[in-house]
Amino acid sequence: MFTTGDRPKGEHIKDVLTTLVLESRDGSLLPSERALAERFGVARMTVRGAMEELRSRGLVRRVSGRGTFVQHPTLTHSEIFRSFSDDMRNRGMTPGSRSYRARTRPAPRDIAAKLGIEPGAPIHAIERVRTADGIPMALERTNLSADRYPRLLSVMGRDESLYDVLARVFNVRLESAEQTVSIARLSPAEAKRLEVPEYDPAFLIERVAVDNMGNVVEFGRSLYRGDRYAIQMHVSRPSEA
Amino acid sequence: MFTTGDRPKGEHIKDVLTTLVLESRDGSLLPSERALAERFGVARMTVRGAMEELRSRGLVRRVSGRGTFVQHPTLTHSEIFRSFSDDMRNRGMTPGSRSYRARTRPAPRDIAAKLGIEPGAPIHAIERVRTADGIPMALERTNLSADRYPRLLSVMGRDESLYDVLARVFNVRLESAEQTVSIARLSPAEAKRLEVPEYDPAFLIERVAVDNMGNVVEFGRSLYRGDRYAIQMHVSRPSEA
DNA sequence: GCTGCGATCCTGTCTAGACCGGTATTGGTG
DNA sequence: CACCAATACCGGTCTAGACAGGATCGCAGC
Repeated sequence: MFTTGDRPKGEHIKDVLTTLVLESRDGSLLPSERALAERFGVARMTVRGAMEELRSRGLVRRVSGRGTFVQHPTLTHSEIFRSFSDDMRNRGMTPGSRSYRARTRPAPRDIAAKLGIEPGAPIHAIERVRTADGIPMALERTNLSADRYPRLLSVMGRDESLYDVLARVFNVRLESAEQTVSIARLSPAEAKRLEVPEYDPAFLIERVAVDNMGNVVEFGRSLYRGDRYAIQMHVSRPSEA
Repeated sequence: MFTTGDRPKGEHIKDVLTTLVLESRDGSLLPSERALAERFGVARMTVRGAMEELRSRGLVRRVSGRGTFVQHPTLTHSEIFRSFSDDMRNRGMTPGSRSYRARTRPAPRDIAAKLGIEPGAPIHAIERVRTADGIPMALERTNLSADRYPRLLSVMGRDESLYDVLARVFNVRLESAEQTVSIARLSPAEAKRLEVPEYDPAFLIERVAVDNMGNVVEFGRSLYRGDRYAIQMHVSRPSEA
């Protein structure tokens, strides 16, 4: 038996099952709840909790009377929420950055409103051209409160994932995000940095990310090349009500 | 005490709590699990199940040691999954249809593959220009197996919601969908029907909808005007792993 | 007035059972 | 051999407890 650490048993089981599911063929049958409970030496309800989590993530399909089946999503669950790096790696491309520009400055009115801080309060503004396999994919612009995350700019490397730094240094756990996706035409300056013709269409993605305490962590406004990027999403259980 | 019917208690509690949450102010504190369990006369685990469901839907935020708080989403959960009609009404516009065109024909190879049927098997192909407040918003194209949904075209009115008809007549309950959103430029014919300049950018939304038995119900390929439409989404709990 | 500690309430996690209604298999009967 | 009924197994739901650990607040002691 390998280490369980002192993490909750359910978490451990969830990890093991997730690995199992990802390594199984699509549509294959998982062991029954009772069998898993016995094998892990836990109550059936504990296994159920882990299973329900997998179901809500769309990894498995449960059929009463028959069993639980592996359900490989063709597209992954709300991929766009992840960090750019994870997103690209997941698509089989190598992520990178170029033309990094970061500074701390007073918040304009609109950004202050989104972040829930006073206009004029200091914010970190980070701007990067993100690349996939060396070719520009997105122009990423993000803003965070400098009071809440002091010295962020000095601890974050230019190729590093913002979310990784927030988690590691500031112990911030993102809980949810509100995103609006619209189509914008690239200004000459933007088009040049993304290496596409002027006024080409692009995805304009505005995002407000919130941590588990309900604080607004980040307000970002990114442009993704329309010719290279597609948003993929998996949606489950529409409108129960 | 009002009717509980013979539905599962958890379901009933979920409904009551959902109503309560929607009627509460954002950020307000819900009764504790123990209090609710006592009030409903059920075990605490039953209340927990309902609460977890609300949490996974992003309706509440749970803080260990403090309680459960109402969390009103600014934007609704994966709005785009809904029917066009519901989506537009939710945005405060009046939905409509024009230039309805529906026929039954043999499935081309690509559509047959998406629907999981044999190439050449009969499919219903429905094409509508959808309007919001009388102005074209989207060119909706959808395909369904005609063997699985016989006489669909004769029972569906031209302004009716496809999902409503599927639910009412064929008892189909949609469970999930895979969507891909990319940017396309409108062909002269498409642009004309949407009343925008030729080669204007639009959202190309490809969707495969699946029912609770795992059957593919619908494969759609719709174009939404880039100048009038924005996709709004709420994403919860990113990458636990 | 302020500090610190304990009581209390909260969610998080877990247990070891129970019964229900579907689903599939199998063995016996006609 | 065909069919049907018994049976074993599945997930769905639920119970009535338990303990841990975070958050909060009041009160005793300084």
